[in-house]
Amino acid sequence: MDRRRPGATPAEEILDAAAELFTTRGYTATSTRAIADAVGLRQASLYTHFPTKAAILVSLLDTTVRPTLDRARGLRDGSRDPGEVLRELATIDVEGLLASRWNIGMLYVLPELAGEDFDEFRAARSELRGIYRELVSGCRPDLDPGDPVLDLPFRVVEAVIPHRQDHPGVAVDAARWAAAAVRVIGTG
Amino acid sequence: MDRRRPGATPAEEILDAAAELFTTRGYTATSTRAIADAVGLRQASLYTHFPTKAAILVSLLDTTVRPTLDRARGLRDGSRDPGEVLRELATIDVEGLLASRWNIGMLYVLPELAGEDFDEFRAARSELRGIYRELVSGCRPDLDPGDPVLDLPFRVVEAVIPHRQDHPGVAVDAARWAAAAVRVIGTG
DNA sequence: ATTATCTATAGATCTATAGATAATGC
DNA sequence: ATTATCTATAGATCTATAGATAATGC
Repeated sequence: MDRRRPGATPAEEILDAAAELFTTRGYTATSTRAIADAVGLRQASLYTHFPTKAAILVSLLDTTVRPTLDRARGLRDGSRDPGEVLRELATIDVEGLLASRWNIGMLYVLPELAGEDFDEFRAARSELRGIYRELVSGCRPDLDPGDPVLDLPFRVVEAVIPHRQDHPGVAVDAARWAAAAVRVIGTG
Repeated sequence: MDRRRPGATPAEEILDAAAELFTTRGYTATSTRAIADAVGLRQASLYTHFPTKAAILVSLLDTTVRPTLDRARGLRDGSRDPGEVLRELATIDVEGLLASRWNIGMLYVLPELAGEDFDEFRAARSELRGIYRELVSGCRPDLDPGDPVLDLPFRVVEAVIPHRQDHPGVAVDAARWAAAAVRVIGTG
């Protein structure tokens, strides 16, 4: 067994290979054979560890969005200054998007995620977006509930994904990026 | 011939169908058969109008990025206030991303664009990003050439793509979005 | 005995081409 | 005569399953 991938278990090796291939070539364009080759397994052997190809992507999405969502839920105590909480959430979120070896946030925008296999991920991401909106609303009570500005900090945070794509290897200061995500809402 | 798609010619009908399917399902996940079915043609008949499947996507990308890039080049006269030009470019760009029937900007982030069939598009988009950077540099001469803030207005402009994805049918004020894209760079 | 891996393959696609037929324009 | 469309198909995939074999743990 020559292990070609980081990971304590075969399942983790598969996830690492899939993360690279899905983010750089796309989901449908990556065959299960390509994943297996990258790990050093036969194509059929993937199915010992995951029931379907979609389950591999679901696992990647879940491990990426869950930690940030858990932190975001924990920040909603209401007693703190919403601007301060917003900045902290943005920093955590940017750090999460920069932490992984592969640019895992690229998975968020795969058109294939429209399928029902990925309902749970879409719901989690929508909840996270809702927490951002509430915090922005606390900073800018003058805004209508439908105002696009409510989504802007979330968008600026996630813009670190294409930024990382266009500038691979360039260090990003998460706190500065988060400051921009707060600044974008203006002062009313 | 029952035409099922808008467009003066079969090629335009094919582009309209491909735009819908590529943006909602993805490039590799959309078969040439699915495109043909949406148009009301047989699968093989697409090849009368386009030499390959990739050529359909290239055509869509080109018609989307070209008009904005041409406008951006025209704005670089140097005598005007860079903040004012930046705001104007951002407005034009946001309007362009909102104008098409389908959310065509979704095509920009398809992982399949890493392939060499799409070199020309990537170069055009990179040039547009460079024009944004120059304008931001004019507004914030204190920033280092590698500072991520230089890219932020471009990122905020393009964030209208996921926004439109998450809020289909909701009107966006291009001028207000552009104002946020300028605001995000701060005052130094 | 159980688990992970393998070989082999079913069955369903996929893109693109070959060549026939119908429609259009001189 | 030229063009657009069609039918048919080549050749190459793709995902997932069946069943054999090797490795591991009691």
